[in-house]
Amino acid sequence: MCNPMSTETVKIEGSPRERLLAAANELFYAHGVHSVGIDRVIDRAGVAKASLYSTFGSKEELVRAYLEGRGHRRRERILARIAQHADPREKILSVYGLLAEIAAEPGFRGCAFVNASAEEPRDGVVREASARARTWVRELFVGLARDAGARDPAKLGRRLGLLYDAAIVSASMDRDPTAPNEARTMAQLLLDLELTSRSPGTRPSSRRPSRAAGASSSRKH
Amino acid sequence: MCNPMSTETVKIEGSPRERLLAAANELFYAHGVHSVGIDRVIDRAGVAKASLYSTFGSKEELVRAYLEGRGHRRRERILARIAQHADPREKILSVYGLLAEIAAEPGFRGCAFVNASAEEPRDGVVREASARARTWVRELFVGLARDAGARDPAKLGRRLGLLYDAAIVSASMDRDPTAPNEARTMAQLLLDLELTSRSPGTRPSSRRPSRAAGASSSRKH
DNA sequence: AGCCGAGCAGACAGACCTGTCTGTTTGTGA
DNA sequence: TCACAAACAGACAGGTCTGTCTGCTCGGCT
Repeated sequence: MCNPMSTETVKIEGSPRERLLAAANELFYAHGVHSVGIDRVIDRAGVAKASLYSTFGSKEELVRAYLEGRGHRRRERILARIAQHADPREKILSVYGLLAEIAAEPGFRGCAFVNASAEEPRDGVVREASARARTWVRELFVGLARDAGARDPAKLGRRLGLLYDAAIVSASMDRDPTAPNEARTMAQLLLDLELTSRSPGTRPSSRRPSRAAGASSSRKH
Repeated sequence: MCNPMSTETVKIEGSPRERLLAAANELFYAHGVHSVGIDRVIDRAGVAKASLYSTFGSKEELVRAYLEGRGHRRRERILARIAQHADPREKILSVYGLLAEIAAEPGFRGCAFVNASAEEPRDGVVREASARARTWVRELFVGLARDAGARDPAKLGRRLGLLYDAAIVSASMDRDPTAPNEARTMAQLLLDLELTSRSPGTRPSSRRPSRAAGASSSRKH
């Protein structure tokens, strides 16, 4: 509401640290970690260069903080979404619904971790942060698959993770925000196949599906 | 055979243009387009800087040539693979088999187009080349889906494309060369579901499945 | 023999990068 | 009012980037 200029040049506010993270999040995600120099970040943040280096110590550390912030916010968003559903199956599908919303947002440019990993060396803080973020997603799906009563939660969770990747990459590369919907339909097919134990008698497969499902894996970092 | 030093520092041979493309392919793919400077490319190619600029005119043009070479080689490789099978269904699945082989090769670092797009502005030669390459893959799958007798080839082809992306991204990000195998299994499920017209009486769904299938879409650029 | 173009080698310009350092301003608590 | 710490502003160093330009070498052709 009341956003005259569409190009996001809103004033960034808060402590220098917060402003730096906000500017980094905006610029690094939009243009890539490598293409954005320190000067541009501090200019956007309205912060002195010395403040950046006294706060983070190096650009690499700022990049790590940027990625961790991204991962954190994504986790929160996913958890909030699946919390809206009681059925584990619905929880799973709602994740792809969330992806569809995210892919339709202006400025969507794909997965920050995939993008950052593409321009950074094979090992380093970026790959570390990416590995953590991806492990969380996979374990979330595995936990939900287990809660849903999958016979092989690890396998189903992995496949759901593959569809998660596919949704984001295709939405970004093809500029097609409906890709996550297609992934969602495919996930539905997977669930229909894998959850044959879906009869009147709830068979939670040695694990109760009640209590905030996904919590089994979501309580990690 | 007879490869004493594993680190690929084989002499690059051919014309200056060929050497430049070989060096660019090696370095850009391994470290990212942005991280590799002109000096490193000409050093690896054993070429004078003037030769690069008289041949390609700019780094951007070299990047475009690098990506087009990648796309070309990938197309050839896929076509050669699916040519080994007669059944359209087998042709489709063989693509994921090929991806599994590619993902297991040393130096595999994911999709060159996804990687390059991550570090380049939203529009430009990189996105153009990527769009072309991705369109080709999608249309290949759509054509094969049609040849296989899918009721909705466009939909099935799109889903197979999603699995293609998922396979590469996951293999690269998780350093898991078995991801394409999982994608292949998922493709198999898709085909089983979508190709219900799979009874003794071959029902090619208004299109003959004989003659090099995939040719319908593979004859484009 | 002489010529000429392709390609090599490297200096150079101008811009940008990260990171350091020196001052100056500003806000707050004693 | 004074002191002090946080933050701002910006010069600077040392490096790297792309792209241009000047010589030099060498091989083939007339």
